[in-house]
Amino acid sequence: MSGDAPARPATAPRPQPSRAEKSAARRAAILKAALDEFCEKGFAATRVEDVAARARVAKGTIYLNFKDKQALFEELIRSTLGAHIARLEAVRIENGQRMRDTIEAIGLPMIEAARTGRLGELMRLMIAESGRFPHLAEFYYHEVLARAMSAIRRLAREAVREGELAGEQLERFPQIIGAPVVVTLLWTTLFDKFAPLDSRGLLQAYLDLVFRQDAPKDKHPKGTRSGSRRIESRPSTVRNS
Amino acid sequence: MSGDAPARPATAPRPQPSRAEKSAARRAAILKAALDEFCEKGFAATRVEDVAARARVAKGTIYLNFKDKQALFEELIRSTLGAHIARLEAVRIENGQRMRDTIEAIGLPMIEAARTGRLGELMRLMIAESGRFPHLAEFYYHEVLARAMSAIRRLAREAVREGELAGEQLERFPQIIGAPVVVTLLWTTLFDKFAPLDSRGLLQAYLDLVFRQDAPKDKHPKGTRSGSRRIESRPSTVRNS
Amino acid sequence: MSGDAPARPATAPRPQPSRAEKSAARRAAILKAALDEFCEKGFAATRVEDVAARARVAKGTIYLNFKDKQALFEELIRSTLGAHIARLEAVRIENGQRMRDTIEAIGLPMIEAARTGRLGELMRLMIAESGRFPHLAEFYYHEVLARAMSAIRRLAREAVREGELAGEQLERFPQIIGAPVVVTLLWTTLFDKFAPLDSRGLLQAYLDLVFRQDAPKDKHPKGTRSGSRRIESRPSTVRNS
Amino acid sequence: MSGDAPARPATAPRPQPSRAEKSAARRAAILKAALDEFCEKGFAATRVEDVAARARVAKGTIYLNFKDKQALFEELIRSTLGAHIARLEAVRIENGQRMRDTIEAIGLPMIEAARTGRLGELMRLMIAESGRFPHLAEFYYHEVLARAMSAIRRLAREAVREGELAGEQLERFPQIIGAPVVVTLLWTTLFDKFAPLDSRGLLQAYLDLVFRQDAPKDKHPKGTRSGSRRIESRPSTVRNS
DNA sequence: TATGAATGAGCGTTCATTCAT
DNA sequence: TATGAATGAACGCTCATTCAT
Repeated sequence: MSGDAPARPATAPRPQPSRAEKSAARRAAILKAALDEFCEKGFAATRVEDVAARARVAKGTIYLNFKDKQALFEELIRSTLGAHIARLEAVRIENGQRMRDTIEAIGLPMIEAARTGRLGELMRLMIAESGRFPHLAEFYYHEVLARAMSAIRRLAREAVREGELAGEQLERFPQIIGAPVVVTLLWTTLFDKFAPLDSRGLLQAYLDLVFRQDAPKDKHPKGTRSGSRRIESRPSTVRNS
Repeated sequence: MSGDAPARPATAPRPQPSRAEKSAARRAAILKAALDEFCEKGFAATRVEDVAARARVAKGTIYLNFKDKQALFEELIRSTLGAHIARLEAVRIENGQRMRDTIEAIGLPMIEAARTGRLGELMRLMIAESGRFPHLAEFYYHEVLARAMSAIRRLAREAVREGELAGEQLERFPQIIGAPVVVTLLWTTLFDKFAPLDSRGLLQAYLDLVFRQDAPKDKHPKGTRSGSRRIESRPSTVRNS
Repeated sequence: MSGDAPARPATAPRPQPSRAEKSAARRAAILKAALDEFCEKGFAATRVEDVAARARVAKGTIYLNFKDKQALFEELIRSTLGAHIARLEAVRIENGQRMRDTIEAIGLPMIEAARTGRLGELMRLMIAESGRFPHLAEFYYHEVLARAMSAIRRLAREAVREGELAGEQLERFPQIIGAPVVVTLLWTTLFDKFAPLDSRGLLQAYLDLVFRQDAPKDKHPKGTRSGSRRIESRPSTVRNS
Repeated sequence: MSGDAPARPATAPRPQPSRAEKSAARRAAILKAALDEFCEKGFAATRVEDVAARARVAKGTIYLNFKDKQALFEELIRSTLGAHIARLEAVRIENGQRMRDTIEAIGLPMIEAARTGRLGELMRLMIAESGRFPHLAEFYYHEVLARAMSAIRRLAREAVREGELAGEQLERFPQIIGAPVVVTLLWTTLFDKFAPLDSRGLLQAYLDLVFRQDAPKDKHPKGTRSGSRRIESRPSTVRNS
């Protein structure tokens, strides 16, 4: 509102955060705290007061940034999903790259995000609360799923033409590609404490099954491709900025 | 309500349900109502009063049968899962039946149960609330998943030996078998209104991919196996009592 | 709900109030408490919890009887006004009774009600809150004022014909009749502690002024009618059942 | 808003308001905004933030001028009443002027002020909030009512002596003189939308009734005095500076 | 045993007031 | 001096649970 900061020497390492910066930091802290709380307890069982305490702000401060608890929740989902979408969209597919590698390049970071971040719990949250927030499901469908499905369809068509795939199953049911990631995410979140899962291994194994060459064309001689290979070892064909 | 008790012929075999029977019926009605309500709204957002109304009993009656709301919820999950487990355990595998057919014989009814019954929503409920009820997740893991996983492992080992499967992926990651059902259940519940999914078709396509014969050994001549084939047409090899 | 009480000996002096009776008593207690609290503090400054405490019930009990604070307030106004309207409507005007006596017969009890009851404060409440509850003002206008105005008009027309009144002022502005009562009610409520007002005296004096006979017909020889005469001394011409 | 300060001739006297002037203007703006807001919503329902917005100042600025919301309210009443009192006291009564004309000369502007200004709403405010601010009622009584009552008494005594009034009613109950104005003000504020009231007509009719000559002494020949005569047409006998 | 009126702890939200800028 | 973001006490309302009938 009071506009751009008045002539500040560019060299000085900003001794104090400006008011706007502190406000933005507060907002971010609230969203972060809300993510934690909502993930742990779900929408209804989360107390706004707890979010505030976790964000180290007063209860009222939340209402300066969000209309109400529901708006906080939806904004949270939107911004967090937005970050993931941005990451996905930054994945660049090299010309001639095999579909398997593309899927791997997308799936492995997601699996990683489930362990290190909150992707798995975010998914749980969507599943849990979409009944009460139907337009979140709609938002998710249009912003994420529909796009992902059509991208997979395109890849699958190409893969069939190139001989990487034999049948049209993936073109008809692109959901099949998402299945192992979904299952991995959920397992990680819900059952890892009882039976830890080698998520990357699962994804590799799955891809080995699905992209098994029907008629080996020997472009890439690799016989029995093991699930233990790491994507990090082949970063050249995929760029995730 | 329990009203009139007219002249009852002593000979007639139980013209009225006994007190114990009526009590059991009430309890069942409460559980049924609770299933509906919890599935629709989740644990926190479900009001005990609504469960009571749906079960056509007074609010207090619920507390005669269950210690509190949480006990009702857990008992509900336990009993409903129990029913599903019982159904699964009744599936008998014929000697020499192919793994693919067995999986189909289990998966298709589950898909069906998601459409006609509450299986999909029960799954959503588990996913949604397991954060708040960790020992439900534990119960589910031990009673359902662990058993299912080891059964799948056994089947997979056999299938490898029989030549139906080429690699050990399914033995190492039996979760892969569950993935299409999970994805189907979730999609049906969350996104069917935006993009209806042919669940059976998806399952068939998925199995076609995973169980595709690498080098057709022609043990079972079956040409192009289409996803539209119905399991009902081959009930002889599987019995679900 | 559980219907009529089962055969109770008519002679027994009802040892215990029935559930319905207790419920009705509670509701009445809440309305009474609400009247007191709202009169003392106005709508906004009244705490539901204080109403509950004053009525000796729990906070939640209020919401069993009234949808929310506003409904309680409106119901309160309605029922209290209703009682006053009923009292007014029970005033019977004898044939041939003079207008002055009729007005006196209506005004004096209202003045009395302001001292012993809550009529003055109710009026204050209406004035104070009708901005926020416009349909209360509408209700009051239609249920009370419009009827009163037309009744006064009728009386005034008659009084002119009978020679009790000389001009048509009261027919054109029946509000003039209400003025002294309104002023008395307000003064009593607001300023009596600084300068006590002889309300009855004021009404009498006012009527002496307005109904002064222009051309004395000597029906009732009363020269200078003093304001100190009490209505109680002439109850025969007016019946207030 | 007070924006641009273009080339201004140095000779112009007071090119910019001094700091003290700006401060006083701010204070006045706040009081004006507070009057509007409090009149519209009452004390409790008025938000300090709304007052600030209406006065075009920041919320904090209000607290630089007034200790708290209550101080703002009381100061508002005091200053607004003060203005009205000053106006009333400026009314000069000509020697020999009839009481009726004096009352008219005071009453008509008040009625006017209710329509064009905030007098009616101010009155409603006093009535509404005097319960919570008892010393406002006291202030009002001492500063306004007591003085007005004694002035009326004096006029009435004189009028009796002069033969304009026959009885002592107005001397004993000067409130009777205020009644039509009070009733008019309230009716205008509360019920005008249902039944518009000719306030001036009412006042004239009222005075016609009260000051009707019992035995026309023909000092001032005025035949049928109509309520439609305007005070503006006889400004000579009254001066309201 | 079944009922549902009554309870009161608990939560979402508002808003008067403060204070760092 | 003026600002408005931040605070946190306060209040309306809900609903799980109890208990008199």
